[in-house]
Amino acid sequence: MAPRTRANPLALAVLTSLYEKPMHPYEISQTLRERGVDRSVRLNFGSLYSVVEGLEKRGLIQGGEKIREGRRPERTVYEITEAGTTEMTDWLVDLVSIPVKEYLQFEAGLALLGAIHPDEVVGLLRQRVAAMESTIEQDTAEVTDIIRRGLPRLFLLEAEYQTALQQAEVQWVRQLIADIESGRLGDLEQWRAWHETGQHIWDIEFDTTGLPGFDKTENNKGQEDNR
Amino acid sequence: MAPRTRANPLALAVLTSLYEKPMHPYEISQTLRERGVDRSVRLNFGSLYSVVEGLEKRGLIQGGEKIREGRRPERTVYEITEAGTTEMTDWLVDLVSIPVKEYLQFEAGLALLGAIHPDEVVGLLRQRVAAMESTIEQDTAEVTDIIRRGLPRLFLLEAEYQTALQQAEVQWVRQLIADIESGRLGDLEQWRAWHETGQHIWDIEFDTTGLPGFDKTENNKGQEDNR
DNA sequence: TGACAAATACTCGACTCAGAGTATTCTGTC
DNA sequence: GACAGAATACTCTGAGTCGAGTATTTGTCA
Repeated sequence: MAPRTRANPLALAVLTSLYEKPMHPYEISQTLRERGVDRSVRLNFGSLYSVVEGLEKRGLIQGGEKIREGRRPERTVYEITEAGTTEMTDWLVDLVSIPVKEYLQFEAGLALLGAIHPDEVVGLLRQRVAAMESTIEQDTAEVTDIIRRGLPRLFLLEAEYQTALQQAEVQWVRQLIADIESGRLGDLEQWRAWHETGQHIWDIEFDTTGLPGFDKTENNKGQEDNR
Repeated sequence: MAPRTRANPLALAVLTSLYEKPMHPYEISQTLRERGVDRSVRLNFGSLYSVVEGLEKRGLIQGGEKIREGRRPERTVYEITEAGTTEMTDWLVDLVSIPVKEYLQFEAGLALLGAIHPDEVVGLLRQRVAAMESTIEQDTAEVTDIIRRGLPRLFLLEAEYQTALQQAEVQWVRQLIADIESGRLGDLEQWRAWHETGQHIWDIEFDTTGLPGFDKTENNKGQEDNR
């Protein structure tokens, strides 16, 4: 019902909104949408209201007057506290300076790729590349348009960043496709055999037990993975 | 208590495990760890048991005998059903072929960057770059080591992918640092001014209302964002 | 002026996840 | 041979998330 930890970045977005001026939750949501923050931070009502509640419980924001206009539902206007301002800055500093491990859907797909028949894979990867390329094109078109209209680049950094990552992904996948087709990935035989005979490639090939860093450490440099 | 949707990739990992042979949940978790799948898929006990329960409820797996050895807690061995096999393949196909929007922590940080004083930002970005570079180095060292020991590259694709993305991020951040320092980002004045005077850069500069695609569409090409 | 869509402002309940806690058994070592 | 600690195999609780649902008001177009 409420974030005691720094799990949900929506809470941070709320803090930054209230840092500008006191607002009621719905107004916060509108502000975030107008500014396109919802492209980078998951925003939905259920979470918003519980996040706000949680922030209040932690003393980072304060609910003031409950105003009722006409017979609309009453609105509680919140303002940020000093503790809230501190927490906002600290959190933001950490977000920017400390990389955290993210669990991406595609990563999961890659890790489990063996369960698909190898002859299907290339086609699927091609589809992905095609989809991503059209997305990238649209996004960059939109961004240049918005910049032309005068929005400072500062507010489009996340879009730039996203595009950069997507381009890198496309390149990597293209390379992977090439490697599979040229046989440079190797092991296609065993992969196929596994699907046809039921022999487990894992058992045949290799055993990772005792490989330091292969099943424990890895990639937690930085902080404990948020959430 | 159970995933009716395709929210949690752990459920897919469970399906692929059971596709090889029937197992009880704890054994699944060990298998996944051995193979390093837990680097790409969030794995913890609470989730595992509810995910398994959910898969059974959906008829994708079947719990069989409850075995009790000695006086250890009893174990239920599950096997995958035909429906489960189908779902596994479909899901995996989608994961690989359809890109989905991911909400990254750093993206959130970038979107809210304005709330930090500009003079601090470069230092923070430098820290990030340093941390990432050491992670990348360690990871690639580990991967080459593992490959030398004979693990087929097929099972390290996610690691390669991760590294590729991290390198792209590092490059992008380096560029950003350069742009800020050379003044090419622009707007540093207003940014600073905002922090010192309390004037809202948003209100001064620009208004995004009515910009098509800036607050609604964007990046949902593909499917409804999982979860 | 009536009617229908969009905006306003939340509420609610069902689901989902995390991870500490529990109870037992094996393993190594001095 | 006895004791610590790792491994086995879960269970339980409560926090957190999602998004459809609700109820009013404002805009709009014929």
